[in-house]
Amino acid sequence: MASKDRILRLKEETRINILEAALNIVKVEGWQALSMRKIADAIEYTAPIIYEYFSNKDAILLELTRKGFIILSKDMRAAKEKHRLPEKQLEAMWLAYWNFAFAEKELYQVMFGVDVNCCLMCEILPEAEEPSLLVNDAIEQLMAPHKPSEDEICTKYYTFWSVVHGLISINMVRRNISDDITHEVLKTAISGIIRSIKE
Amino acid sequence: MASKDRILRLKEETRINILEAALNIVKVEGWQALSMRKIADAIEYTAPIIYEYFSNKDAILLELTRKGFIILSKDMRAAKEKHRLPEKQLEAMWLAYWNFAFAEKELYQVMFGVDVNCCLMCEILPEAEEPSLLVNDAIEQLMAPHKPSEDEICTKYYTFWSVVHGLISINMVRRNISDDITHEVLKTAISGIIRSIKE
DNA sequence: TAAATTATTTAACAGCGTTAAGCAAATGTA
DNA sequence: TACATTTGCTTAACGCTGTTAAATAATTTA
Repeated sequence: MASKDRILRLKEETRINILEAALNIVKVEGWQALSMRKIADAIEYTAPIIYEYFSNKDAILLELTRKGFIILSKDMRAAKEKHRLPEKQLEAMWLAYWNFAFAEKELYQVMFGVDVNCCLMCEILPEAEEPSLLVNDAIEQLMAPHKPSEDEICTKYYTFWSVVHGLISINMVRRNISDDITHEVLKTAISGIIRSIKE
Repeated sequence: MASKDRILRLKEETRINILEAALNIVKVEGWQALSMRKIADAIEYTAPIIYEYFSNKDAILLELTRKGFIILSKDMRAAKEKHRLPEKQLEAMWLAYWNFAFAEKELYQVMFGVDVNCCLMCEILPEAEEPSLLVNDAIEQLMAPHKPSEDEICTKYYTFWSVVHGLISINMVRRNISDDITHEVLKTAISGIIRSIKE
């Protein structure tokens, strides 16, 4: 019977609908607002139906994560193929990575556990400023011979912060990287930035 | 009446107890497991009492965030004061930052929105490997003259990833940084790493 | 001692993820 | 065609969440 096929196709379709609905809710209302009942509403079913397609909510997130990696891979592959020199390839690939993160912000968030707890941080927290002040002061001293602008100092500060924070959060989410390697990365990255400031 | 003072002191004490209980739960069971009722249990009250001290759950997280920044600031200040040369100060401060992140892992997580969605990622996701393969291939080519070891390539890869991911997540959590600066940081950081690989 | 205030709890609401039971429509079998 | 079985889907429920309002217990004030 060909109806078997048609039914299978319909099933596959609602599976896709579930994923699309989920991503859509997240795009409009954020990850916090995603619920099984809302997904069900969007696909015009009731919540328990979803469990016929995904064993639980995490399985939906995992599937979206997979979807994200597929897109990211494609983008980076395309970027790579546009160049022959490895240095150009690297630059193009990381730019593609960057662009993906903001073009598919929600996917990137679930892929790498970046949680935008904005409402929390937007409150006034004067204490949050001191670390940056401390560092900026040292950077300013270091760059003094170059007579740096405010922007240049700021730039160096974010470079430092990105390296360190990036390394930390990668370490926290992916526990399988050896401590030796991460520590070496940290040290060489920091001294690298310092060197780049001095010259 | 001195009893006024005593009561005020007691009130301050339970306020602290709430924060300590919250942090304790998080340390033992993770952020996901933190609930008002659990905090109440720990301080031997019922949940609504907490609302006399904090307007809602987010306010508790905000207070822990503040606490985190105070500790971080103290650590970085101490690190800075141990050196006179700004380059040494910078290195010491960022190491202090790094140490804080892992010594007070839970505080760091709430401060910077790093969510350890471990159970999700631990699943098998073969698609998650391709981006790293693409990049590693280019790094290997670039380093070919140096005859690099597997570890050296890996190290360079994590350096790239940290810079880019760090910059992205900082941008997502703190929306107030100008695009010009972040983009410049990205470009200079990438070319800096590429340069460091080549030499 | 009685009234007023304060401290604390119980009960409830609306929402969450998830599961089990029930119903209704479609399908297979005689 | 009539009955039995399977399928698709919903309703109801459990235990949890943050949060608020009402009720009660304890304490202070008059």
